[in-house]
Amino acid sequence: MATGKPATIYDVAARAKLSIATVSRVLQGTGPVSEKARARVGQAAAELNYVPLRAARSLAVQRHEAHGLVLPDLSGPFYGDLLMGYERWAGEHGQSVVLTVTHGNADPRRSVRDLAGRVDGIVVHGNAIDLATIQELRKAGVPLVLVAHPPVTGCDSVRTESASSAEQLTGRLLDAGRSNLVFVGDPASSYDVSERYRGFANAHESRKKVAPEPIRVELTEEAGQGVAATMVAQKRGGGLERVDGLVCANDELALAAMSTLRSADVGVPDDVVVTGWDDVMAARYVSPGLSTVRQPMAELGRLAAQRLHERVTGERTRARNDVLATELVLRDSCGTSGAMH
Amino acid sequence: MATGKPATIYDVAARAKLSIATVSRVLQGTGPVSEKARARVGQAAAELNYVPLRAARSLAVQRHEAHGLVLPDLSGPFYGDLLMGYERWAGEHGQSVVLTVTHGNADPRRSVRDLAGRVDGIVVHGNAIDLATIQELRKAGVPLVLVAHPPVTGCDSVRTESASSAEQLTGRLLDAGRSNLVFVGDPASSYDVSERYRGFANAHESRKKVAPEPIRVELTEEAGQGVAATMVAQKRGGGLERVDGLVCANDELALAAMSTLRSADVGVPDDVVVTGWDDVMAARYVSPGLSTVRQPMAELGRLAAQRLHERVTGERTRARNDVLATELVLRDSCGTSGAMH
DNA sequence: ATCGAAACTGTAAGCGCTTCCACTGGAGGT
DNA sequence: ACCTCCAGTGGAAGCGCTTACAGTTTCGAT
Repeated sequence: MATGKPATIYDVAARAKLSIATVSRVLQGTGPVSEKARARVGQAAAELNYVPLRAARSLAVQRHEAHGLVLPDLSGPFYGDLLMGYERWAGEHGQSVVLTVTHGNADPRRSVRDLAGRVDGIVVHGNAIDLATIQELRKAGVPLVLVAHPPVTGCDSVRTESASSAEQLTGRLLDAGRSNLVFVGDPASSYDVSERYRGFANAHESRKKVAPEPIRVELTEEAGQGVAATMVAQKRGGGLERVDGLVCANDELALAAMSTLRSADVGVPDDVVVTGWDDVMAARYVSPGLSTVRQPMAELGRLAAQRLHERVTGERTRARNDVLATELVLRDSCGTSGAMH
Repeated sequence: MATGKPATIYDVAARAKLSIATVSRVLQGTGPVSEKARARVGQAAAELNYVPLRAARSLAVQRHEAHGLVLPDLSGPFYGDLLMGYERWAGEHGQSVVLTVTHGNADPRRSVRDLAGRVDGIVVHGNAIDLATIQELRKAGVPLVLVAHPPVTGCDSVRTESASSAEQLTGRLLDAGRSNLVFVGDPASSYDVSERYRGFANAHESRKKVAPEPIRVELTEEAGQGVAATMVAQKRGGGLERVDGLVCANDELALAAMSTLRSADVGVPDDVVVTGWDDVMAARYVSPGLSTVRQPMAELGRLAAQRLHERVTGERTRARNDVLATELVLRDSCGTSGAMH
């Protein structure tokens, strides 16, 4: 039981009185092997507590059987679900998942290159690294799948639908009589957010209205609180800001804004309607319930894994760009919940 | 630019008109190398878009420079934060993170063994795999760090303090006059939960009271809703159940219970106080705010990574068992928020 | 019995990298 | 001028595994 050096395939072979070739065949289930050999190897491996060294196998088979996943961040339930969907699919298909988080990473470029050396392909979330790095990986011949990123020639991409849900949501508010909506969140912060703003703008245009400029803030609770506080101050000051609705780029913004408004006695949804994006848990526990848009994150992860695998195995060579449908979740914060349509 | 086979160190050496030994030295920054060589290698590598194959390096240096992380699940913000703290530390110390999720995994044992073949050591969350598998890994000589798991001989462990915070929280409720508290959540579901119940029980004992049996349910929103619904029904039926407080094993349970109670016109905190655990985002947006206990998850992850690394490098051989302090977060749902003490 | 094929097993050549060792040539000391 | 020393470099031996290829049995068919 004393553990010196970990056992190698040679140790197993010696103990089973067979060649390493046969041991390998037994362990991988390849090639013809007698029952006797199978049994002997099994026992020897168990006795020695043998764990094959993957690096050696990777080197020999020229394959890592691993995927790289590059995410910007992991806060919120959000990326967790994505990751879970991913890991699940990968696990079921014998692929390990090597994770790299770029937010707060001193040298994301280096990290990602390093990652490229230990996996067969990489899935990159759009917010995680810049286009230059992506191109560099492409040139190095790394199979690549982009998540929530505008399509790049030669790369697959998967994302959730944004513009049309945003348009739908915004249209609904406009049609319910809200005429001074504003979009909260910086469209430049990510492709998804820019799409959401685009939908917001489209809804206005198709109704012959001019969409106001977005309020360019980060997608954080602090920002949401700040925006709401400013609104309150302007109202108090008798300013002419007659904003009657906040279409927020995510739930954090929306929740913080809503909470700030209400504690300043601004009625939600009566005075101001508020909507978010993501449908985090809090969205259904606050009152009024937060109207939001649900994205199939786990499914997105699953699909990304699958697309990458197809690329890695060469099963498919033409690039694909998938878009998953989202779901409007209407609750009381938008004032029209079940009411219309 | 046409990408045939990816470039190897031989290609770089040929292009730089140097030996692979020198190329390796340049790339790793080891050994003496002339400026000229350094420059030539740099250029050749860039031109060829060379990415070193980590498997080959791992094989040669007998080190993967990677950590395995085994988690039961990834739902909730919870494990996300843990993972983030972990990845952060690991990244800063040049270690990759290979993730394995066991919940819903067909053969966790196999997955974990496989994982063991590609990393230098593994961090396991207590709820992820059974003790037998852990022991097996130990025998195979894999450095191991346990998270939220009772100490195991020869393994390091890190966890957050549970019993005494639970005792404190419970004591507070008891001292505020609540006399029929119940603990919601199955202590058998994890070490942490068993500790929380232990604290709950201790608080009773030190006040010469008998702690009631816990309500053994899963730690889910559905269960929380179920428990609350049962309470409501019993009250309506005139049953003698005079429960005046729910000490829930996590926030999901607590939030669901609280929401269900209130929609049945049971006052929280007036009729029943409710507390949770984890301090999820929703806890501070619901009203009344949910009293809960905050755990330093990112810090826990960071520490786990560090402990594992110490083990892997041999920098430390004695096992350590760390316990991180938690923080009571008192909000209105427990009725005594800022009031006393 | 004899032969051929099928079933099994072993030998050995890599996979791409690190690193020990030996070697070279030029700088510095005598 | 000689020797020493060392910065700089290359040769070559692995690291542990897979797999083509060749060798050895074992059998059923002739």
